[in-house]
Amino acid sequence: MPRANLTAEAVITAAADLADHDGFDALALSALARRLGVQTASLYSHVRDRSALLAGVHRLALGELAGAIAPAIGGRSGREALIAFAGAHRDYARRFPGRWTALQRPAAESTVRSGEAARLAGLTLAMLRGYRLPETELVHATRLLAATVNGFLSLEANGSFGHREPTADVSWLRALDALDTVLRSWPTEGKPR
Amino acid sequence: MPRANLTAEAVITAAADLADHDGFDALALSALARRLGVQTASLYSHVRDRSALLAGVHRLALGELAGAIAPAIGGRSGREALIAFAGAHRDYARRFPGRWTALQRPAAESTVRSGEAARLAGLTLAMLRGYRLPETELVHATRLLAATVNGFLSLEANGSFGHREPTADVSWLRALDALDTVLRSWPTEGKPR
DNA sequence: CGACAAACCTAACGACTTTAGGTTCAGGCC
DNA sequence: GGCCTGAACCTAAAGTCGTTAGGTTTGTCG
Repeated sequence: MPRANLTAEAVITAAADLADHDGFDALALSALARRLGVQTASLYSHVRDRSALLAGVHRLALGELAGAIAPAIGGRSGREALIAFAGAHRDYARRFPGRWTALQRPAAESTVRSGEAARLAGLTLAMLRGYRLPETELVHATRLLAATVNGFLSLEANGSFGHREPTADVSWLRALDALDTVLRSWPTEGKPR
Repeated sequence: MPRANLTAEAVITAAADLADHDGFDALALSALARRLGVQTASLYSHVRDRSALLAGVHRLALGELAGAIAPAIGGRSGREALIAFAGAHRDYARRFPGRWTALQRPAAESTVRSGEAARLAGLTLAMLRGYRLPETELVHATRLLAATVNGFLSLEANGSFGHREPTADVSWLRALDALDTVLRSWPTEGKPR
């Protein structure tokens, strides 16, 4: 077996692929080493420890997700942008379930301050701008949006919606309609009666 | 050391307490056995294996959550019931973070068909009835509700909202307002323009 | 050519899950 | 009381993981 000639990036990408293929819980250093044709201990040359590997996957996914969102919402605004934004999330969660699960875990401090995180936050704000919310309400709208999209996709990913009729697809459309409605008529002051 | 005289229920409850106290990831059979003053292998008399233990905690939490929701929404309807329903979720997630995390994992087949799951589903439907949605829309509303509440609490639990100003409390109120608005004006047919 | 750093290895430890088989204890029955 | 039976608990052992320590190979650059 020739040298694998790994780098930190290659290890993290392979870890993400493994998580997608065998499930996030199967993301073990030993399994990863096997797949890379290398001894487990050798991975420590590229990654500090297991938690750093998970953080790496988290950050990788963050960047990839931002990379998928950007072209999707480009040139659109309002409802169309919202649908594209959420759709990019859903596509990503389906195509990369392991990476998606990694995203659901608490982010490391370094990840929070990473460029990838900033980019995703920027894209979210860019999308929300179309709704012309008051500046002070942007945070709340962002949180509601994140909660709804992530919540829906997490429930869908772990089978909470079963495979019952009607399809989750219809519920997804309803959820996006609801978000659009809420964002368009966001309370501007005090509590509307 | 006298006999512990454990039962399956006692083991599962202790596991839930351990998860709340030390974090869900620290929920190991060995740690549980230590806490119970028993050898690890002895736990296998009460629990099939680790995954069954997690399933047990999941189901326990499901029942407890339903038990907290029922009195909260009793006698209320509409917006008030919604706030009580969601509030019970939030209280539970904060008081029992380990149990809450267990709830976020895929449910075992047996859990899906359990009475606890049915009870929680029933309470959710009971709460939603106050909004008098068309029968065929109930599923979609349930899913949106679950997505938003679970999504918000998961993000809050893993620190995604940071400890930044403004407080998540305000965002929580906004989210509930949004849900109430959406449920009150749920599209009854076709897509409203 | 020779040094140096990065990539990789073997060996070992401790923690964990799980199985197999043996021991203790309490309650019911003759 | 003596005994049987099942539940509760134990020891022992195998196998997987994560992690550290220290040694070996390999490519590159002066």
